Order: sequence, then C-alpha cells, then structure tokens
Amino acid sequence: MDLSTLRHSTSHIMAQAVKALWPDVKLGIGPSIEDGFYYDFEKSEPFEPQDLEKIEEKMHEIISADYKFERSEMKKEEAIKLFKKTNEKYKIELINEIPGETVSIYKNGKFIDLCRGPHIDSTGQVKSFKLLSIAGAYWHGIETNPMFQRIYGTAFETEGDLENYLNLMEEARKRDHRVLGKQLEYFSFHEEIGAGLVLYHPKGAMLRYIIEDFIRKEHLKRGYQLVVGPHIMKSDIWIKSGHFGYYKENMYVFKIEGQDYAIKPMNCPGHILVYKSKTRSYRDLPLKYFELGTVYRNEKSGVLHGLLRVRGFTQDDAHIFCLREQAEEEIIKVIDFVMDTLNVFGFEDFSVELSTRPAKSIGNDEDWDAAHHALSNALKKKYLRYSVNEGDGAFYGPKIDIKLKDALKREWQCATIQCDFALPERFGLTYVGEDGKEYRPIMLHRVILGSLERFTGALLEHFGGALPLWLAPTQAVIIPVSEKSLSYAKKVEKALTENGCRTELDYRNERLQKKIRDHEIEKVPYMLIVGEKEAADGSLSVRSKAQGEMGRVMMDDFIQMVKKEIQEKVK
RNA sequence: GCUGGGGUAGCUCAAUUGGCAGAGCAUCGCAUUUGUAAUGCGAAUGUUGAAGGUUCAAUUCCUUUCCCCAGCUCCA
Repeated sequence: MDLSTLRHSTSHIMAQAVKALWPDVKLGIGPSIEDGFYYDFEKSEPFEPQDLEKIEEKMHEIISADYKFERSEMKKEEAIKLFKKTNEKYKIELINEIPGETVSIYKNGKFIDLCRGPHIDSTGQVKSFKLLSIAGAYWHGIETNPMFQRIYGTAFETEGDLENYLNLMEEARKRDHRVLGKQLEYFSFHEEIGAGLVLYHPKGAMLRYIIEDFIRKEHLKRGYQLVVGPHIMKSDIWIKSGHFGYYKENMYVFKIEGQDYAIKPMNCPGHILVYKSKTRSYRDLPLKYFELGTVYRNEKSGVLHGLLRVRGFTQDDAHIFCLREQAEEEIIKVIDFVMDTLNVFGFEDFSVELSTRPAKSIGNDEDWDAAHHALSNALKKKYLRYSVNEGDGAFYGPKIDIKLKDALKREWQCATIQCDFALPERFGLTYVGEDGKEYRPIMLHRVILGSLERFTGALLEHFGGALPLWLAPTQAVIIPVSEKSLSYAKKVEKALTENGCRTELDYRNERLQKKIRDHEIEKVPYMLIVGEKEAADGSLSVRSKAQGEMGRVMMDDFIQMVKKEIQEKVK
C-alpha cells in the first residue's frame, strides 16, 4: 500500500470525524505530507488539546464502520451546487481554481470531499494512526488570509511502524541542539537579555573559536583578505545601498546626537567602501574581502529557533569584486570552497537551490539575466543538481543556496552565493581597464558556513553532541582513580595542555564508575584513567568514545595519537 | 507578527474544586580512597517569569507584559 495514499485517506477520515463532532466547521485542504498528513479547518472556537482524543475516538468508529471511498466525477457547476448545499465556501473557491471542466469527488459514508485522489478502498484499511498537534495556518499560505486551524497526524501500515516513527521522533528531540546546548553547557538564552540573543558558555565559545580559526585560515589560503568594520553605521549608507527601502523592517535603527544610525544587518557596505577607497585596476581583480561580521536583524519573534534562527549572529561573510568575465569562475571556486568545507565538517548530504528575482528588487533585467546565467552555468559545470526557487533572490541579485542536511534529514540553509550587479552601480564602483577606461565591476556576496550560530546548531544536531576530536571543546578528561593519584593526574594535565590538547581534570571525590558515566553522557572523545599503575610507568589507561577501552598507552604516544588524528581530519 | 499551548529550586518535573509549594538530579558538608556507565548519610535551595487586579486567602481566577514551545508567514 502506498503510504501517502493511506495518509491522505486518513486525513479524510479525520475531517469526517471533525465534521461529525462540529458540524459548523468549514473544510480547507487536507493533503498527505512527508511523514504524515494534515487537514485545515475553519472553526470559531479553537481546538483544544483534549479534542485530539475525541477526534481519534470518532475516527476509530469511522474505521470500524469500514465505509467505502467512492469516487465520482462531475461538472464544476454541479460540484459547486453540491458544496453550496453543505456551505463549504472554501471548497467552492478551490473548484474555481482547478483548470478543466470537471472535478472529482470522494465520498465515504456521508462525508463528501473535493479530491483528486487516489484513495484506499475503504476506511477499514487504516490500521494505525495518531493525531500529533494543532497549529494555525493561513488559508493558501498567505499572511493576510484568515487563519485556519490545522491538525497534524500520521498513519502507518502497522502499529509497529507507527511506534518506530514515534520513537525516532523521540530520538530527534534528544539530539535537538537546544536540549544538547543546555545539557552540555554550550550556550544559553535569557529573558533578561532578550529573545534570539545568544550567550556562549566556555564550551560553546571554544567550539566557536575552533570554527572561526579554521574558516579564517581557509579564507587566507584561498586569497581572501581580512577586513573589519564597525557594528553600527549611519543610515545614509543604508539608504544608498537600498537596505532602507527593502530591508528596514528588519533593522534596528536609533539616533546619536540627532543623527540617524542603524545596527548593521549585513556587511556589504563596509566592504564596498574599502573597495572604493582607492582607484582599482583590472589587474587587482578579483579582490576578495572577508570578515567574520556580526550582524543584527529584527526577526519576527515567532520565527526564532534556538541557534538556528537568532537576532544577532556572525557571518563568515566575504565580497568578491571582479570583472563580469570572471564571475562564473569565481562562483565555481566558491562552490568548491563550500563543498570542501562541508566535507571537513562531516556533512555529506546537501541540496542546492537557485533563487530568482523577487518582486521588490533593484537593478535592470539584463543584469539579472546575466547574473542568473553566471550562477546556473557554474552549477552546471560542477554537475550539481538544483531546484529553482522563483522570486526568492535577494533584492540586489539572484542567489545559490546550499542547504545541508543533518543526520535526521532536516535541511538548514547555510551557504549562499549571490551575484550582484546592482550595488556596484549604486555605489559607483569602478576599475580601470586595459584601455585606460573606467568599467563597472560586479560583486559576489557569499558565506560558506552561513552564520556561526546556525552552523554550530546544525553541527550539534548532526553529531548528536558527540563532536569529533578536532571540534570537541574538551578532548580528554583525566580521571584519577582516587585522590592518591591526583598529583600524577595534574602532571598529565599539564603535559597534555602544553601539547595543545584540550583537557579537563575530574578531581571530584566520586567513584570511578560515576565519573565515567558522567563523561560518557558529556560525550567527551577520550577519558584518561590514571591510578597507581599508570603513575608508576608514566602511562594512561585510555577509554575512547568511539572505540571503548584501548588499554594502557604511554603519555607521549597518546599525545602523538591525538595530534595525528586531528591532522588527518584537518589537512 | 499570527493561531494555539506553556513558564514552579541551577536542571527535569509534581502540587484535588483557590487553603502552610514538593521529588529526583546537580550543589554544599561528613564518611568512604574507590580500576571502566550512578557509594552512603546529612544540609541548604523558591518574590511560583514580571506588573497590576479579584479574594479573608492566588502557583491556581482576570488584565497587561516578557520569555519559551508547535505550526503558519518570513530568513543566514
């Protein structure tokens, strides 16, 4: 049996149950989705969580009655009459949107629904389902439309499959970066600081430092130059860049001595002014400016989500100023940079999207076309499969988004490459060509990791908190067997720290088993147990997160082993 | 921002129809000196997110506000 058909049919059964319990409810749509289904209802009184049980009970009755799903086709006018009788105004709206003369109707028991199908034969074929949650959803997904109440559920062929799915969801919740972040003391959020503003704790700050250090060096290797700009800039520059016209709702603005300022939501203007600070030759291009730029954006409160969507974040941002002819090649280099980086961090699965010109945008059509072609050609040359996201580009240019998938197949947009003809025009950027005449360069805006916040969140989820050695804030915990071995443990700590290994000493007066358990939960890569035996010959008993007990190893050998393991990862 | 659900000790959660706010973990103290996933005993811990209101009495009811969660809309 096809799961999506089963789920879609289950959504009809749910709608049938809802109509039986609350006859005044108006039906929206009820499709199957990945992992389940939903149905949208317009109802004056909101559903309460307990209502889900009532609906489930009614659904069981419908399933027991084993109603047939009967399909019929009819002329649109006929269908409209039918739904007028039942007062389903949204169904009539839908019929009018469907092309062609006829529509199909499905009937199970007394319940009638506009539906393309297909469906299962009868309601009795549904063996296991569960209603999961209630949420609001705009009709047709448009913010200004009335809000419906959506009930989410899922269905499987067997109880066992359903149980597996629910267990998987439970596992996913455990590796939620927000849970791990708190449990492993990486970061926190505070009411008194404000929504969407991150406080990094020592472990989170160390992880961030490691990522920053890595990505900065990678940029230098690839010919980028470091620049640094301020966090606030006068509004004038944002008016000039167009941000005030297209992005103002997302910006924090304020006054200093009567002058208008804004906290930067993007880093481009600073980089543009560095470019503009002197006359540029075609020989200088491409020029690549890189900045770990901290930006603040006034994201709507409802969209904030742990580290994955925040109001203050740091981008690994760079702007490449180049000739038009260089654009494609530079885009390819950036794509390679992204792929190499994702590979180092252990992400193997990603998807690529190309976003085109949005309704609100600056620049002329030819330039947008040229930018689009540069991006799509680069993708084709890299043999990357991509989908097109119409109208989803930045206001100054089209873009490639690379969304990476975590271990649970959830997608996070991190890297993006934007091709921009408009800002160089607005700021009057030029370079002197071979013939001594002035020309307009183009600009590529790009991030590799996206933001350190989002990337860190994705990393934590991807590894379920068990970071690989080179990223782990604490690489090894030294555990003395008893206080008798504390002085040797301190010697080990000193030696490892001096050799660049990030260590912690667990000096608590607890039993060995307890300490091992605690650090197992902390997911530390190595535990080094030291007792009288180890102290006698300068060794360590190594317990690895990945391999379990590794036996006695001489201290120097362990140091070499760790260095080698890190080198192999980060070449 | 919108719809709905929440906020109780550092963390995870209890607390009948409004009637003295509790437990486990963590913390601290004492004992124990431990060899690969939880040693025992004891102690301390709260403006119940905040402000206002109703009431003899509010964690519980009402209003406002902040923050969190799910989804929608929007994004790195």
